[in-house]
Amino acid sequence: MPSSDVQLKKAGLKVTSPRIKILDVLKHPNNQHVSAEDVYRLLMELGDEVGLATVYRVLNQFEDAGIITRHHFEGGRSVFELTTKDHHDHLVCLTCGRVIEFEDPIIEQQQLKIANEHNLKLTNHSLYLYGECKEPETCEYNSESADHHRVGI
Amino acid sequence: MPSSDVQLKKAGLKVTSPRIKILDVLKHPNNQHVSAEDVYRLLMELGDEVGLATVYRVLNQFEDAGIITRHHFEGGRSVFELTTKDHHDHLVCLTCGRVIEFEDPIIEQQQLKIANEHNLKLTNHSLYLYGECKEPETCEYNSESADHHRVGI
DNA sequence: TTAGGTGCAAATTGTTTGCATCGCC
DNA sequence: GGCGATGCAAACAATTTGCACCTAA
Repeated sequence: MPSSDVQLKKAGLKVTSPRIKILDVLKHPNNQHVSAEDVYRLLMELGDEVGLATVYRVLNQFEDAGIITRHHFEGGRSVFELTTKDHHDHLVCLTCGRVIEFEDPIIEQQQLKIANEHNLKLTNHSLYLYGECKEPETCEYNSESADHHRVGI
Repeated sequence: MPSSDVQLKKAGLKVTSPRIKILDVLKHPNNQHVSAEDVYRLLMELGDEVGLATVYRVLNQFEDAGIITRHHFEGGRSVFELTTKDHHDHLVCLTCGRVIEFEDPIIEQQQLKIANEHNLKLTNHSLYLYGECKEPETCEYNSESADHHRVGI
């Protein structure tokens, strides 16, 4: 992963303290699917004073630059994650809020086929699977660390 | 399709004038993917005075009763359609806003398989494909009737 | 008659914007 | 020094809610 400085410059964005802080928050493994409010809250907890408006602005800029990807899970607000090389979709546990990423070539292939059949060029897509843990023991609901992965639903 | 009266009673909802009007709007073939504001606007155009708050309330009740299904296309607001017996997904043309419904058993099957592999019971899912018309001629962008199918994106 | 439904206006929530100030290059 | 970035507060858009009034059962 390139340093945040380099990444920002490459995106044509001036290297500023709020941008570095926000990017570093997004890079933390515990913060893979966070909303703008989440980012703001996490910064506050770190003692970093960044305006909420700046968080929204920077997230939009990062999205435009392709650094992060926006998702619309159920529940209205936008959720962001670092853009990965390979496309993946999401499985969300409605019990514990855990988000699992997966890739499925067969589904991807069918999507292209369907778009083709309707004479459309596929530009992007969103696939979210919502489920419940079959075995409560394996559910992160009671886990300490679960909070950090949770999506507000 | 049962009469709106019967449908409402079956859902445990008192049969009132706003509810009948809203349900009838939703049943019109031109209004398959409409937002709350769309429903409100369509009612105004028909000369039926129904409060916007009531439209939102009734749409939520219909969703709870399973009469309609809510979708979150890109762009924030919720879009509703009558619940159909068979599940289907959506292909949205970003050029003309047209919404195409499709069913794909292979994709459905893969989804179950994936949820299973992660030990989750699949409760529901959402799949939206976004594309652009390959041939402008077949695109409804310039079509008169297109308005009625359009989704605000 | 009465529990539930409606309309209006005000409150919420998530997000964007105007503007004066501030900080990289 | 200048132009872009930031913070704050105000503006917005979509949706929900409190409350007095109305209406179907």
